Amino acid sequence: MTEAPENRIEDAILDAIAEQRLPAGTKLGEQVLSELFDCNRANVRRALASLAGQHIVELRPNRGAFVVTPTPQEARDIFQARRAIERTIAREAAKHATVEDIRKLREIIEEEAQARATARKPLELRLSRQFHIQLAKIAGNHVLERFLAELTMRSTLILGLYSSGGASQCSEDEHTEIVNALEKGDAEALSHLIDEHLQHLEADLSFDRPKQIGFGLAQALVSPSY
Amino acid sequence: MTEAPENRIEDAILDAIAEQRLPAGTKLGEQVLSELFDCNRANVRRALASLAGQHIVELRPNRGAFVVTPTPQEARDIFQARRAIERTIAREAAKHATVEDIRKLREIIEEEAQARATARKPLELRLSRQFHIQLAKIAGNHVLERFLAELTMRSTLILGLYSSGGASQCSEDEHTEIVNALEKGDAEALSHLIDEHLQHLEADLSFDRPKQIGFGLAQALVSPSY
DNA sequence: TTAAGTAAGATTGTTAACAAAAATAAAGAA
DNA sequence: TTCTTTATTTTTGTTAACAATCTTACTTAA
Repeated sequence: MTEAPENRIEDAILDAIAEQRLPAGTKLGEQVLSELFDCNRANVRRALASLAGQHIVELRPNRGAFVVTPTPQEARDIFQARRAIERTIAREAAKHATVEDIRKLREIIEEEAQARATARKPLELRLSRQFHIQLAKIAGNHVLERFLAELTMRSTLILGLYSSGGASQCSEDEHTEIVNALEKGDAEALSHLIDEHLQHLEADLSFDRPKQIGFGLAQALVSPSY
Repeated sequence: MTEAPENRIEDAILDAIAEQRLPAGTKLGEQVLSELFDCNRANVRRALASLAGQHIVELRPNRGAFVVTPTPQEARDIFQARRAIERTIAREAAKHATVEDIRKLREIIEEEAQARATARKPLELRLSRQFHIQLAKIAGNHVLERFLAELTMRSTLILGLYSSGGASQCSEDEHTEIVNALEKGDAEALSHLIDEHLQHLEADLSFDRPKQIGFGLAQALVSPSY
């Protein structure tokens, strides 16, 4: 069975945001999307309504749908929410992690390192996000996993707007420390490491000058940059 | 300016769920809703898609939209998520609470007591939920507030399905204790009280025999029970 | 040159008709 | 009766045409 068109659209938009092919503020025109995904406007509108319900997309009446552009205040709220959620994810992951889970996390870190070494920033970002999502899957709480999926998606948009670029190597090293703590099963240390990791990510932001603000093309939706 | 029809529909459905007029599993037929809110089906579908994005409604292809029925596992995930989120809300609320905030919370508790005294369970439930939402507003984090709004909504459905009925008086007393700790500005005590309060709520559930499962009428949407 | 106003084009919003699928009711066989 | 099959009805899904709104380009006047 092939996937429903509105889900294909939704997933494609989410994937594109996760890899920074779709920057904050990009207009998501109905006709463009319906042609791109070969379906009618009704399905496009359904996908956009669902994304609006998840605060990934903003619907402006009579104007259309746009990728959200988080404000500095929203960025603070999002990182505070991530710390609340990921501390609990950390403690739960420590309870449930298997050797296979650990192996998979290290694999993601390895790919991250390679992406960074070859200067493939979008891939690196997707993998960094994947690392956090994977921890949530290990924790086994579907609700927290979904919340984190949304928050990391919006974090990617925030990084695109406000990142001052520094924290990349740092982030990777911290991921390694996190897996080590997980392997030891030290829930409290793990929780603390994750919390600090997120504080470091947030500290890397600078709200002086927003960088890329949405340009028009949704072509990025179908052509990955690597 | 009058509100857009899809928002009217969405809010009406959420209100009805918050007061247990719409139980888990209720079918939300498109024609019924479009007649009830005097709008076309397109608006109904948009509202339902948005609610589906918030996991309040489940869309089954070719079947229609239904109020979600949380499983016992989902109930556990939801309460764990609430504890993660509301602990942080508690600490933030302790930082920002004004005397006016305290007054308003006590007002809600008072109304709760009256609703309980006069055996108006749906109103009592709505107010109990309102208490937690109000704390989130005081904390001032819009993201956490929205997550909590969703979680308390689903908690109401869970109580409808699995509540063993006992925790009502207990819950009210704990709300009082919580406001007292907030007034003192004791963030850690407050966080701990909230955590215990949620554990008590969860402990009141019994997963033996689900009670009300969705019957058909969406008439409940427009006629409050008090 | 700049600004305001106007007209043309493009995009979103609304509506209705039709197609497809599922639920229901009815009829027949074991 | 009970189960299956078939026909009917209801509901969801799709499509296209039209209306309303916004955007853009152009013209005109200060």
